[in-house]
Amino acid sequence: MIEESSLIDFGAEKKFYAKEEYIFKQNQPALFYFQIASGEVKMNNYQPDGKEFIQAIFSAPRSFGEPPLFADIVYPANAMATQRSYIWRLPKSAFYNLLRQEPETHLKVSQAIAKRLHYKALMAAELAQQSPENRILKILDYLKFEVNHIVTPFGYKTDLTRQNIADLTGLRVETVIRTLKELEQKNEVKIINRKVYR
Amino acid sequence: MIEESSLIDFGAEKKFYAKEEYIFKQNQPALFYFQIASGEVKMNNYQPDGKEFIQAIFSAPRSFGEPPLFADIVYPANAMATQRSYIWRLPKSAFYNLLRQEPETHLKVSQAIAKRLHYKALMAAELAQQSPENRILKILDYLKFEVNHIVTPFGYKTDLTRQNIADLTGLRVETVIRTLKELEQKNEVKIINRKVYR
DNA sequence: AAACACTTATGATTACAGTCATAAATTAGT
DNA sequence: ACTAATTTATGACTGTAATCATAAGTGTTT
Repeated sequence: MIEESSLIDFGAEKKFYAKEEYIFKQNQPALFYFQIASGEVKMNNYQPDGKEFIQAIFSAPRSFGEPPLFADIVYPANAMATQRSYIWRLPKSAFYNLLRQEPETHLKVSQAIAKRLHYKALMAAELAQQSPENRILKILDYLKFEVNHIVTPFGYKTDLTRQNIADLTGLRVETVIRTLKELEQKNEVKIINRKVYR
Repeated sequence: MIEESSLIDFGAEKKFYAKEEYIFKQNQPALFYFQIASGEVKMNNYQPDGKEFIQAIFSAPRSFGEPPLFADIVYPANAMATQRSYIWRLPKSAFYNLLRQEPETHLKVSQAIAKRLHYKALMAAELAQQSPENRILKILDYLKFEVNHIVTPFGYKTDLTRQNIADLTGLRVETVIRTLKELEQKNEVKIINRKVYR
């Protein structure tokens, strides 16, 4: 996450995206550094059968889509605003200038990518194994501890829908609904009028 | 990947690891930057049921295990030498000095992490969906195109065993064996005396 | 207030990867 | 050269998540 003052100094513009509007699409090369000023962004893929896979959901002040700025690769997923959002957009060349002139900022960017990679590695291990219970708990725990920094039991109320959880874990809605009920039986989550607490 | 001259300048040592020797273990904090001089390293997790999941397999001159050097996180997986290997080991503080004094090297490191994240995102989308065929082809194509830069049809002969593929994709050996045969029927791979070509 | 869309829910059935058992072929170790 | 270990292979059976069908509850829009 880069300071707004730096973003402004190097010529970033704050651009508005309507709900459901694409910020970039899979397989495109990167032209900008993006950082959320307000709103929410999801990165996703669509499988051959049309099923959605959500890579991640980001909110302010997080950046996203950096990898193709560094390496000669294309976006591995789409990015779409899930709500009306304002997003800082800094052209690639200006981004490079910024990194060169502000080594500490470069470190922060590296840090952000490192965290993302860490999350992906954790999730990959969970996705590879079969158990729906573990997949779902991993996502909830990640959001609880790593993103929201909550430690009290059942202190985290998720705003993900069952369908969201399904799309994040690669499961089906029905399976998520059923597994959440089993997890409630096992006292791993609480469900209070349809809201999931972890 | 950092130049050996830089590594030496900043006090790295080239350490020997025997086959099967651990370089670091899951949940440990990072103390060193690692870069393979020779040999091969795999990063893996063990599931609750003892099943192995291979996060990645690296060979010279690649670096690995950088994320916890940048962010306040622990290793998400174990790293183990799969063969007798020599590995450059640079203490964290020296690594930071190097990044500060050689911005171009910092960029290269960012690039390496970016590529890894890209691969993880691609694989996550495949792992989340069910089809064994796609999981296997994704791994093979990644190794063919991204790692070995081969473009000719069936020009890539993998040295992964069926078990390796199973551990990389989260499938079972039997499923990999059967799926590979189906893929051969569909002319997606060739199998010439047990070796898989893609 | 009505209409519509979305989310949660449940039951029945199916498909398919996992599991288990066993063995042949190949490679590595002494 | 012989033994042991690993890798590849196949068949039979099982378990479980996906699929399909249907509906109730909740929220949003006009």
